[in-house]
Amino acid sequence: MHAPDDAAEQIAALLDGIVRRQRRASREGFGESVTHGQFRVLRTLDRAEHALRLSELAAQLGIVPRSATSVVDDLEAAGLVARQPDPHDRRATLVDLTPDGRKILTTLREKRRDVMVSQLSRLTAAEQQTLAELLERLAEE
Amino acid sequence: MHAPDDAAEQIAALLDGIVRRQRRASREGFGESVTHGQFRVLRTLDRAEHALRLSELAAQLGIVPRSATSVVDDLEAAGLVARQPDPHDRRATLVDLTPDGRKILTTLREKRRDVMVSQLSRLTAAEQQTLAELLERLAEE
DNA sequence: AAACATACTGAGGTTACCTCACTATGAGCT
DNA sequence: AGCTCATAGTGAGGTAACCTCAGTATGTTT
Repeated sequence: MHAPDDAAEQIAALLDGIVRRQRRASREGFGESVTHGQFRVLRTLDRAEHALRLSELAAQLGIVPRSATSVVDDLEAAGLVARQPDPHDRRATLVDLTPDGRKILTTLREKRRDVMVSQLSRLTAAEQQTLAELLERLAEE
Repeated sequence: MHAPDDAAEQIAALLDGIVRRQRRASREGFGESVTHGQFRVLRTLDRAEHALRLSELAAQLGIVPRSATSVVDDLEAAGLVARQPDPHDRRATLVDLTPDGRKILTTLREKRRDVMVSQLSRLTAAEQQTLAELLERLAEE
């Protein structure tokens, strides 16, 4: 009856299902090394190309600062990121990747890519391109 | 350099971000009434159009039976689903929506649709259609 | 100097899952 | 009928990824 409504419901469910499966596959692929949440932190720090304040990191991840503290705790314990005081503001902490963190991120990206590829191979390169563009528009904030 | 690889990484990240935001919005929209996991159960039972064994329900949700037990416990306590013994197999339990469950599902779908619509409105109807098709192919078992 | 805002973190809670071990029941074999 | 093996659900206990609320340390404004 109402085509747009149905599309919305359907797209929501599809996105949900795809991400669910992808996450599970990633978890198996990542093994013990790093969780999905930790991966997100590594990726964000890498993209930033410089140390981030913990609160800025949290903002980019879309989580509250308190939650970032915990993930950073674990990553720091694993030696994948390092905290250092912000020289301009003694309240703040800067977080950055360590060389080990950078190294593991590369590996994880490859694993994650492998996971995606098996699903994505059902689409042609052109369709993948289209999909990426549409998703980008959706993701725009 | 390797276009398909990049597309895979990018699509993975985009999907992740979109679902993340959508989930959060849903949670706020749903309020206290029903969690996302519970919504998934209601939706699955509705789609099945008849009572499902708990193990069958779990299979359709892509979770282990033990996890389904807990969600069904909560939904049953809320009066949104009902358990009844399977007349053909005394080991099994059949789970079905109650009238209340059906009623709330309609409301939730509307709320969820509202959430999606604000994002989806960035795409034309034709683009939404394309997106739905591509996602369907991705989601195919 | 007081009042207020900001940066992080301790304590404790929730959701959505998981595994492992157990009981009850069914199915197949001899 | 009796044994073995598989299947259906659940109790107990654990994890990841979040959250809120309250507290301390520091910066900013008046």
